[in-house]
Amino acid sequence: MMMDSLGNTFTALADPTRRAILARLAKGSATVGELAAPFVISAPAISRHLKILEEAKLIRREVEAQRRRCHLRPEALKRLSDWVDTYRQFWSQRLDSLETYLDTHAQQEDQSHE
Amino acid sequence: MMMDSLGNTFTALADPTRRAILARLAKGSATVGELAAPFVISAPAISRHLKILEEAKLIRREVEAQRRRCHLRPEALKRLSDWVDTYRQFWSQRLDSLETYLDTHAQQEDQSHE
DNA sequence: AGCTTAATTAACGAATAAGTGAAATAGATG
DNA sequence: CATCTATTTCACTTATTCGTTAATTAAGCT
Repeated sequence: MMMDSLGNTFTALADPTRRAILARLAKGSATVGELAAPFVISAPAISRHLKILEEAKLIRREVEAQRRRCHLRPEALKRLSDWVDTYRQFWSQRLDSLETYLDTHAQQEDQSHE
Repeated sequence: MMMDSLGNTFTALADPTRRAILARLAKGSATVGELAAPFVISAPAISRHLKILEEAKLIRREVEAQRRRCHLRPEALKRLSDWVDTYRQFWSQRLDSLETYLDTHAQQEDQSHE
């Protein structure tokens, strides 16, 4: 998938392990080992997840002796928020275009699971 | 990738073709043929993209004779917005935790391209 | 009925993603 | 210096994704 910046962000966030890592980092920085601990998967697997998050600029790594301390980077999330905001009108009630009206009504359709 | 609802949303949005389709639908509903027109890729390819968007509940399809009219569905985008908002503190200046302070400073690092 | 239009499904190939264990790298320590 | 610890890179496997063309389904039109 030849990807643009936003694409990289979405791809990075598509994986639940990576979102869990971000959620952990939201509580404060952590080393790779600390981040890996809660997961069953191998260290190399975590390392690749971190690389993907880093390439998406969602985290940064700081050298700390032989450890790598990871920090959440907010800019990419800000960009994501901005992108989503371009669609805000579609779920905020006060809009009254026909499209929005129809879409709102379609909510009855199938919101069974999740 | 065994996926949750949010994962499905992110996966759907990772593809630039699918984001372009959503952007088109933001301007109003369109049939599959109308959506396919601007793209070089084949009709089956578009059909699969639409299926993925539909499964992610980002669009819905309405039968209209032999056409299928597609509409943007805002709920999934709302959920996405809510998720991103849980990280809002990390880019909004008024927060003053050490983490946020450090992350903000890291912005000098590499914001060359994009 | 037979043809056209609209869209999907089927079958397949190439590229990518996510995992593994083994080896390599780099810094810390006895 | 030899070893331990932390993390990454390598080589490989398996599954998924995205595209293709050909065939199928379904509705409309003459």
